[in-house]
Amino acid sequence: MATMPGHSSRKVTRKDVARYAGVSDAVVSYTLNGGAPVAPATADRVRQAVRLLGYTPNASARALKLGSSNMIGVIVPDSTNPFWAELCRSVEAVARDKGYAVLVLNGYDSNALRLEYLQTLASRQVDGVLLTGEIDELDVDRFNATGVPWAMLNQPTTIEGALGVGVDLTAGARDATSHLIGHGYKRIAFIGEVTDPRYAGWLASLAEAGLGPGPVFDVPFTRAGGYASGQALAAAHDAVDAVFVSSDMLGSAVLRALHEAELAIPGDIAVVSFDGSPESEFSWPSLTTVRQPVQELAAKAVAQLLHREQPTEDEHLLKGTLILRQSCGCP
Amino acid sequence: MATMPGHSSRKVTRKDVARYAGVSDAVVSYTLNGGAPVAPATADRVRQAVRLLGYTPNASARALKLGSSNMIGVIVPDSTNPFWAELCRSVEAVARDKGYAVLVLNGYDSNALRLEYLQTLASRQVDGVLLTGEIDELDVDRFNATGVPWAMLNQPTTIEGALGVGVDLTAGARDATSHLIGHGYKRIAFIGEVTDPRYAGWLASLAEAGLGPGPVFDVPFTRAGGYASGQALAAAHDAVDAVFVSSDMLGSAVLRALHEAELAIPGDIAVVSFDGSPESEFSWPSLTTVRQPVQELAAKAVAQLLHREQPTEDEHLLKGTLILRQSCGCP
DNA sequence: ATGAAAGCGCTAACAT
DNA sequence: ATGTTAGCGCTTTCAT
Repeated sequence: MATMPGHSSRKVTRKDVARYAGVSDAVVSYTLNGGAPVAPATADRVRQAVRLLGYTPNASARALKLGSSNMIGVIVPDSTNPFWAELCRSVEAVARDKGYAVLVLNGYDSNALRLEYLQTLASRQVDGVLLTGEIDELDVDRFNATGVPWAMLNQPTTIEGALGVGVDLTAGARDATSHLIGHGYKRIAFIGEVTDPRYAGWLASLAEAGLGPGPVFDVPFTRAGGYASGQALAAAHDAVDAVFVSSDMLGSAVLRALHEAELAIPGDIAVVSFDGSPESEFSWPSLTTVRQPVQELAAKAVAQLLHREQPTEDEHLLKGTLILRQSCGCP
Repeated sequence: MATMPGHSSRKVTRKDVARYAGVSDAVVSYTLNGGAPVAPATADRVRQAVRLLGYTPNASARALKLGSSNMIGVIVPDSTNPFWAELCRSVEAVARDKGYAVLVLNGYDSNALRLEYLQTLASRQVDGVLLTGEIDELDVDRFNATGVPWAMLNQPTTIEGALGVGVDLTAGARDATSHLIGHGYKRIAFIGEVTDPRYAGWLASLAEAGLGPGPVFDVPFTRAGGYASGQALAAAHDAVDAVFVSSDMLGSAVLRALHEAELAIPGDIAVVSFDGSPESEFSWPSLTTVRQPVQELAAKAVAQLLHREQPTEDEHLLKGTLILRQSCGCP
């Protein structure tokens, strides 16, 4: 018989189950959580009652008693960005596997919002919060003041007293740029944020090869930014034969701008980008890109967050892997 | 002074605040939640104490007492899909605005998972769950059995006893296809799932114009599916001058396959797609697409979910809007 | 192996 | 305007 949606007949509590099974409240707990030995026959009766009554434990009560909600929070700049979206989904999967639910909040790169959300999450008794973006010592203190355990999700822990994992963006960018150099390109541009570690990697690779830096297009991580930089790049294409782009999202917009300018890729300008998102595989041409180990990032961050263990040197700095596709000139 | 991350000095409770401010527990509640009049001076003292002690209300306790967690759940097939990602973010924004937090779960189109997650969410005392995908009468009963209020997030409520909003996919597909017909194309293919309402819309538009249906490529909503169908389409391009694609994600992979086959877009094959995602704006060429009113969808779904009000006829079926760009042949 | 009971932090009805 | 208190549903110590 179909009742109205959401019209529960009344909450079934553990006490109802106990009464129905003819045992005390405690035994129900023991049966369900294994806190103490229970006679098989009794346990069966309890489980029977649970099923018949449609009992669902009240997580709020449990959280209140235990001081732990079995939830974690994740604050990302924008869960719509393919990279963050994938990271969030991975965190959700890892967390759910451990019995945790995930609260995702969009922080839009605002420090104030980030702190505000951290408070909210604190009040919701989350067992920890994963944070993204740049932080300084001041932030560390502020975050700690909330009393919630936290860790950085995409940043290695360079700062004293902060946990976190991250991908070695500098090394990734260096590898990608070096690959371009291996193809024989000599005038290699950069697209991305110059404050980002990838900029340093690009620069380092060039220096290693004794090449001077190509033009730099300092743009935010948005599609519009990518498109604009792509247009600028197209305008400057006489002085450029390849480009390192700091993300796939940027990269596909760059591709669009280059096509529009009727430039051949990789013929006129070769491209490598960063992230290894699904989008990069099906762009035209497919993007050679540095794949971030999203799963591993999520798994390690969650583990660190939940177990509060300081990672060893090589545990907190993961490596990206270069995926060779067409945009760089590989066959 | 920087304490260890997550090392709270001990939980400050409402009682601490009360003692510090020299009032009773109740007055703290009154001040914070406005449950009763409080003398201005007293209120100030309380707020002072809250600040000094760094007090954060315990949401678990509140949820237990009130029977409401101020959280909602959202179950989507895949939060990584740009459309769902945007929808989730919108839901998050709308919900947060009303003081609700959002738990996002990936259901991967599995009915079993969906039900399992609904249970989990029920036990977490969420105030409602937004669901996606196809449902039948049986599902309605099963969902209702969980006792959680729920509503469909992207599906109009055709089924008795179910709430929900949705976009008129059929009308959207019809509009898009008709636009193609307006351009003079006569052999228009379909890419997507034939069980999807968009298929009916495509068919209807063709019928209206007295045109026979072009080739149909029945593929799931994945990039790989889009790419494969694009290749098949390219192989059949002599018999086709345009195509309706059921999503942008599919659409950009189709574009890639067509480019690879050295077909001109829209010259050889014109394309319209569906969703209006950011990706569609920066593809090459930019995609003419039916923009789904994501914000509105999220806002209405949340409102319905929280207020349990049956929507009026035109409130539960929203309209998409055709965005004219280059892939259809518009200048 | 099972039961009784305290108490997690909060709200609200009731008393003052 | 403010204080007292019961109880939300659960876990767990301590008895039995």
